[in-house]
Formats: sequence, structure tokens, C-alpha cells
Amino acid sequence: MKFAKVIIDQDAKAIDREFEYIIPDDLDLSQGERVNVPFGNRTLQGFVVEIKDTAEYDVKKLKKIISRIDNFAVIKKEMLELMKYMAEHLHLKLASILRLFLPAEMRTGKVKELIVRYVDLAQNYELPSKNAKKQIEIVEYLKANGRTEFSKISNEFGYAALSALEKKGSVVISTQEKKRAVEFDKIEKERNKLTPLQQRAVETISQNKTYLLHGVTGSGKTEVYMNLIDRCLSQNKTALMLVPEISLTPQVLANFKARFGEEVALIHSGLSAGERFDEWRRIFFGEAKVVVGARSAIFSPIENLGIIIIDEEHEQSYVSENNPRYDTHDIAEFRRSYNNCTLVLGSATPSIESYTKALDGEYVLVEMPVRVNGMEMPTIKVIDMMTELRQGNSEIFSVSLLAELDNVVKQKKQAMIFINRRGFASFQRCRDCGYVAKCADCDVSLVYHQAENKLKCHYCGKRYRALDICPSCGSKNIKQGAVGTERVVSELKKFFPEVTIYRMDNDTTSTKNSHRSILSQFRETKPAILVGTQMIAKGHDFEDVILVGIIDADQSLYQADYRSIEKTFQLVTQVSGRAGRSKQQGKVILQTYSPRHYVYRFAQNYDFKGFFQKEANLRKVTNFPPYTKIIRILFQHENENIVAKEIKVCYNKIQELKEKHPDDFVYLDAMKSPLNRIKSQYRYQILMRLKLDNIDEIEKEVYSCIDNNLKSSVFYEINPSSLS
DNA sequence: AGCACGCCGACT
DNA sequence: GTCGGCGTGCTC
Repeated sequence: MKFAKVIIDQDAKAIDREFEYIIPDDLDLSQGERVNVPFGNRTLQGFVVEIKDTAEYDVKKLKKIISRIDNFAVIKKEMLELMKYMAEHLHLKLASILRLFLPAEMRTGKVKELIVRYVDLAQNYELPSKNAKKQIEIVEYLKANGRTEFSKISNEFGYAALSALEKKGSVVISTQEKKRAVEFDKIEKERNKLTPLQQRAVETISQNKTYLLHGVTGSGKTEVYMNLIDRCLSQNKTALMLVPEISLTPQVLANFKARFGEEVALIHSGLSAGERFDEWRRIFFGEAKVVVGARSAIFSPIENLGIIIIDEEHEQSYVSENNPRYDTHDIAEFRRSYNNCTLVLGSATPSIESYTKALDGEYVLVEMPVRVNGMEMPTIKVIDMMTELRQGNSEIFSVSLLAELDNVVKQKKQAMIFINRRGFASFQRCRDCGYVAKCADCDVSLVYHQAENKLKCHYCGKRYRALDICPSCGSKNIKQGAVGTERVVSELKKFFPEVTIYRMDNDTTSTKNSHRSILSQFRETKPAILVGTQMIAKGHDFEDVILVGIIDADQSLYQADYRSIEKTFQLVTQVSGRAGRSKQQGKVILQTYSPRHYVYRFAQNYDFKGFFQKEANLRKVTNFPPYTKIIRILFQHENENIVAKEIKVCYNKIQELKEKHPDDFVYLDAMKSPLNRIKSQYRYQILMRLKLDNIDEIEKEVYSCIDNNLKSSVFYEINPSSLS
């Protein structure tokens, strides 16, 4: 008799463990298969994670597996290992980890293979009579082209003729699965010859190690990646390349398709359910040799990996913000080691964490310090907006920015204005009493959207009427707060009424192709100004953009996040990289209310190393990552008394732990979350910072302080970037 | 998660 | 007397 250990596919902590079942004699089950099992008095879906000859549980109480669900093992061996690793190191629920490994449409069974009918000539077909012109055409066509899709023939020559042929037995109809193809712009891209610097990088990155590729914007990292993938393919290995979701533009995808053709599979949020299902199966069954995708593509069931590439490795989007929370770097490192392959982390502005590892010798540092075309980096001019204000300019734009914009317009060139906000203005405030409208459910400032004249909560999506009278003091003196893209556009129109201005942010790119169409329109128009959020900061090459304006660079600087300075440096560098991608040296105008902050001084000089030294030192003396580990345990429940009570119990246990190991703790406290209520859930959190010396043991003990049977939902987070 | 079991109030 | 409220505990 054989037994199976099964994980039930239910996202509940109480049953998040292995259950044993008897495998029926007539079922030849293997590890990684999905099965239906009796559970209590219901039938549930589960994953077989192990098959064994003996049972640990009381055999008399064991039930039999009912049936298998697929005809193959959906979870491969590597992924089962990865599951164990993630459970142990990231404290995630097994069922939720397993769900990461297969597309949702597979789990729910809502999407099926697309089966298509084909037509071909029968071996002993009869020539149709002379009058049957359409039938003759079909026969001729099939003779010339062979087996063809039924619908194509039917549409082109008519269903009547086709079915007549079918009745006579002159054609045969067969069915076959057709993979839903992802549509692309066809582009021909010439292969650029590698510069000596690129050549050296490709040669250096040759071993089964982790490399940090630090190349300035415009240094041609993508071409290096492509060459590394080429080499991999020629060695009969596969490649996995990750790109931040935001830079997965149709252009980027088309580049890969043009270079690697049918061997590429793409995984991104824009795919339809059917496309995602098919792409996943193409990867699973080894039809795709190169996978390009966003964060979640790291879980692609691709085998025989030769290389994993994480482009823009510093991007925060590589850390999933919700359950199950993971950092793509950790998963990539696991897969590198499991497959004994190469991992490349690429960036113009590596994260402090990664660069520290490179200096410590954990990663191999590869540098590309100059641009491919030999151009100088754009000049960055830092403008003090306080001085502007004192000199009587209370506009959004500084005198210098307006002058430079004017210059761009005269030269019939292009400019980009970058702004770190969405909507018309961030919030509405009463000038008399300081009242700011907040969401009743979430305790967070509402965001004013001019187009609809509504206030919206960005956390729960609830909508409110815009303020005209202050509900607190009755004053009518209501003003908008900080500026957003819409406001910048309408102000710009005042100064440059004859210039075309495009806007790109979450609101203008919600429909499927709007992203592409805005960019291609912008590309065609000169002079033109593109106003946008984060979205315009990444990867787009516009030859004629010679000026970039950054409105209120401080926006990201003063967030309650220990990485906010690092993020600001990255942002300024990335945005500046958009200026002057061709012959003319670009200019950047950076507007700030803190012109003396060191982040701008280093960014201005493109001094990454200087910035790194300063920032790493600051982290060290203030005891922040990468020199410590922050752990946040968030408790949520609709009943405030319950959360408060449960968090107290947990906190006391951790407090005891701290008394036993005082040297391992830097900080420990429990508190209300800054956003005390979201979607009617009260939120309390325990925050701690731990030293790294005994981190594995201490963290394990910390985690064991969380009771398994709490009413509150618990979210365990490592190095959180926002504490709201 | 879902479902049964079980012990207390207000209703034909 | 019973119907049903949801607290508690279990699921191989």
C-alpha cells in the first residue's frame, strides 16, 4: 500500500499542513500531482507533495484519494523544493506558495485548451464537378497550402462548399489544440555590435555565480542580456529574464520576440486568461526556451535553466506587497543554486542591499561606466523652489524650467516633465482650520480627482463628494494641496498654448492600448511635451527628448520609509537617463525645496559610489537594513478589542524572547498601524529590528510566538518599505 | 475555510 | 417545550 502527503488547496492557516491519504491501487500517482480528496465531509482539491510506503498517522483513520485532476504533475520537483525553502525562510502558507506556481486560471479550471478544427484533402479525393467553382477553389487551395484551419477555409470559400466536400469524403476534418498567440508589432531590429565594454561584461558573466551588473543609463545593458541569452541557447539551456511590470511595454516585448522568435514565452499582467494559460503550458512542456516576464515569472516551470536575469534589480516592484510576500531576489537565488546556473542583477542604481553584497564578495561586480554612444550624461541643474518663491514666483515651474522649455520648443525638440503624483491635486484642505477630508473606513487622506470632481480613497476605492464647505468649521476657503499631472498639464498650456502636451499616468493608461498609443503619438510630434508619473521614468528611448523637468523631487524624499533617500536617488538618476539619448547632450531641471540634501548633490554628479558610501554608512549607524532585519507583524480584525488583545499576547511572548536574547534586538514595540483602519478592519502591528548575527534562530522563535489559531489575520513582513 | 457539535435565549 | 444563535474544535 502506498501513501501520499497532500496539501489542501485552501488558504487557511488552520489546515496549512500535510495530510496523509491512501493511494488507491489502481491509481499510479506521482509527486506534484493535483488530486481530489475527501476532507471532513467535503471533497477538496489538494497537491501531492510526497509519496511513501508507510504512514505516520493512524492508518485506520486514513481516507483514500478520490482521483487525479490533471494528466501530469503540475508541480515539478524543483518547485516542491522551493516550496519547502519558502515556507521555512519566509513563513508563508504552503497552499499560498503552491498557488504561485500555477496560473490562477488553471487552478479554477475556468480556462480550457483552445481546440481548433482543421481541414485537409483526403487521400483519395474526388475532383469536384466543373460547376462547383468554390469546391474547386478549396481543393486547389488545400493542394497548395496543405492542412488549414477550418474557420479560414469556411470564411474564405463559404461553408456550403466546404461541407459538400466533407460529405463526399474529399476532405478530412481533424481537431488539434491551438495555443493562443500573443500579438506583437513586427519589428526588425538590427543587432548592434557590442562595444568593448559590453563584450567584456558578456565574457566576465560566464560562471555559475551571481553577478551585479552596474551600468549607467544608456550603457547598453539590454544588449548584454540578449547576448548572454544567445549563449545560453547555443548551449541548449534556457533563460529567464525578469523586467519590472512598468517597463514591460509592447516595445520591449517586441524586441525579444524579434530576437528570439517563437522560443520566447511572455508572462505579464496584460495577458488574457487564455493567453496566460497557454504561455504557462508552453513553458511547462518545454516549448519555450526563453521566458520574459514581471515578478511572478520567477516561478515559471522552466527547466534546464542556464541563466536568470533581473533587470532594474533595485525596483521595489520585485517585492510583492501582499500575501504571499516574497522578494524575487531570494527566489532567484534559490533557483540559481538549484539549477547551478548564472544569475545577473542589472541596474544603473543598484540597491544598497545588493551593492553591499557585491562589495562583500557575495556577488561579482561587473561595471559599465560609460554610455554606448559615448555621450556625456545629461547635466542636472538643481533649482531651489524656496528661493523662487521669495523672488515672487509662486508658479509650479521655476524660471529656469520655463526658459529651457521655451528653448526646446524653439528647436522643435521634445521634453518630459516628471511628477510623482496622480490626479489633479493630492488632497483638499480647509485653509482656515486645516481640515483634510479622510476616508471613513480607512483613516487616510482622500485624493481629489478633478475630472470627476470627486474625492477618492486610494486604499479602498470609496468615492466621496468633493468639498465646497468645510465640514469642520463651515469655511468656504477650500484649497487643493500638492500638484498632480492634470494640474501640470493645464498650467503648461497657459505658457505654451501652441505646443502639443501629452499626459501619461494611471488615469490615462487604464485602457488596453492607451499606453502604446500615447507614446507613439508623442514620438511623432515635435515639438511636444510629455507629462507623466513613474511610468515615463523607465526605459523609453526618445531621441529628441533633450530636456527633463522634475517637479517637486522631494515627493519621494519625505516618505516614512528607511529607503526613501535611496529611492529618490534612483528616481532622479532614472528620470535623468531619459534626456539626451542621442547626439545632443540632455539637460535636467530638478525642482526641490531641499536643495542642499546630499541625495541631490550625488545624483547631480552621477556619483553612485559616493552616494552608496554615505547612505550605507547612515544605515549602519542608525541600525537599518542591510545591517539589521526589520520585521513587522500586522494584525487585522474588524473588532478592535480582539486585535488589541491578540497582539498583546503575541507581543508579550516576543518581549520574553527579547529578555532572553537582549543582544539580538535593536528595537521592539507594538502599536496601532498608522492607517488604523482599512476596509473596516482595525490594524495593529508589532515592529522590531534584529541584529543579523543569530538572525535565523531568532526569527524562527519570533515566528513561533504567533498563535496558529487567532481570529485576526496576520501579515508577516520582512524589511517593509511602507509602514502604513 | 467550512462544517458539526453544543449550550443558551425567545417564540409558535 | 423547540428553533436557532454563533463559540469551539476538527479535518488525514
